[in-house]
Amino acid sequence: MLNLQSPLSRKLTAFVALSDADLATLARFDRRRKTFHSGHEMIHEGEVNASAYILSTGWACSYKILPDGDRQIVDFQIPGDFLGLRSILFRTADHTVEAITRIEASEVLEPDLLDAFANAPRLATAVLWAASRDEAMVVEHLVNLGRRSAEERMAHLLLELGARLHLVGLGDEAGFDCPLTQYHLADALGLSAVHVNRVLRRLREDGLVTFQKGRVIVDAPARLRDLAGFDTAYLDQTGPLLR
Amino acid sequence: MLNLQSPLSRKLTAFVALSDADLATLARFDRRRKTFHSGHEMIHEGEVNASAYILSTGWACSYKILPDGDRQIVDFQIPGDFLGLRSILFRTADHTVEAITRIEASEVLEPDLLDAFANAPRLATAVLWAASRDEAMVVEHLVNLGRRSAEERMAHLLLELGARLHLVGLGDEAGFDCPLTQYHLADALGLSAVHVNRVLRRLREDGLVTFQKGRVIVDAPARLRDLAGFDTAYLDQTGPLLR
DNA sequence: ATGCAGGACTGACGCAAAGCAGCCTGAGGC
DNA sequence: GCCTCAGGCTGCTTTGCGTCAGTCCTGCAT
Repeated sequence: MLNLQSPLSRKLTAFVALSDADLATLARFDRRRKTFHSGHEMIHEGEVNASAYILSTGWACSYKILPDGDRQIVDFQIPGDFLGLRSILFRTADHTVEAITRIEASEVLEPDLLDAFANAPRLATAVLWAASRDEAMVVEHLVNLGRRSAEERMAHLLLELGARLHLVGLGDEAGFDCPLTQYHLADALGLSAVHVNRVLRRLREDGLVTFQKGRVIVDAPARLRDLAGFDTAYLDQTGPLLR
Repeated sequence: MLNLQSPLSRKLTAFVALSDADLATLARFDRRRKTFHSGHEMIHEGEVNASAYILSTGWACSYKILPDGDRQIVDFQIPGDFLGLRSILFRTADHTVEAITRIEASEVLEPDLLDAFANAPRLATAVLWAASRDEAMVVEHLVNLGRRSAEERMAHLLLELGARLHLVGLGDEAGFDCPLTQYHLADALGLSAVHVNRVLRRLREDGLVTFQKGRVIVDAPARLRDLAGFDTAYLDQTGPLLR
């Protein structure tokens, strides 16, 4: 029986209708299950022939370290996300991926992926689409850093996380569980941890969002979206492009 | 005769060995030549069923506009670059692309691209690789905005442009022609135009780079790379992954 | 030749965010 | 019980960058 319920196949079929053969190829990805403990570096920048992973449970983050030791988090990965694709395509990883919580994931090796592309061409198109969605998110983060104030950035990040978690069935209208520390937020938003703290306080005092004890509660969704200029368009799962 | 010299096929074959049939499919992309005058918006954010383009001559930039009118330039496109891929994959464009100079480009329509993927599977893989290289650049820009000072950002941008132009045979060791205004730089680097001017002056006075009258001259390449923490890895054209 | 617009350039001033320095709390470890 | 350490939190000082408010130069249209 084909595993129609795997997070990745659910994500990919949203874009490209896949044949049973395609799905069978995909299902093979789900066989190499691995577990990582919190803090483990799943992929190191500069590593050659790294694997990619499909996240089943837990959170991760991908980042780059600058010569002076500063770190810039590029994105967070939540269940259902593909991670490390570029480290396969480029042979050597251009970023690091670290487990934030305990993680369960399926390992995808380079030959698996390349074979899949050769034998199941529609898969390549589907993965292209998934990669493009990731790029759209990175672009949104870029706009965030370039042109929004600290409060706006924070609001945007929290809304995005909420929306993404909602898409995979985690969290609800009111809020979501969030294992990130203020250091994570700072490194993602290009702020200092101290300033993150002040920003969170202001948002809380203004009755917009509350982030405390590992839980984010959106107190005033409409006002928060307004502040952040948040538009879900870039996250939308539009219908299949290829039938 | 197949057009082996088209900029796109040169770029894609660097990664994936393409068959004659693949190349013939690709060559079809080069037939719909178009010209745009400086300032023309080739793709509008929100536009549905926009085309993509392959740039032959001239410069473009892709950007997003925020509700308050601010603009964030995500990347500049130079000859050989693919632009607007996401506007095809997502049906509706998530960013705007504007011609900076007069432009000559080949139009790629949605059906062309999807047919190509269906009939020439290796092409999809090749385009995935090209899209991933673009993503790697956007990630680098993200790091730039998040964790580098104004001078470092500027140095990084100018070095990147120089390196990219060099890869397609434009410019030389000493410098390159650059049609960007200080407003373009400001919108790409998340700075004000006024501050861009100050930064350029300081870099010039420190004998690092000179950007004047449409030409960038790198006065002290080593010191400039050092300042920017510039590492060409993310631009490298590594050998074919799929043979 | 005159007016005008776009782009480069400058100085004065104010603010948002960084840096520094330190305190408080809770969870583990011994 | 005490110690340590990570993470959250706060006040004060400093600074990088934006904003405002211009000037100057060049090319173009009238």
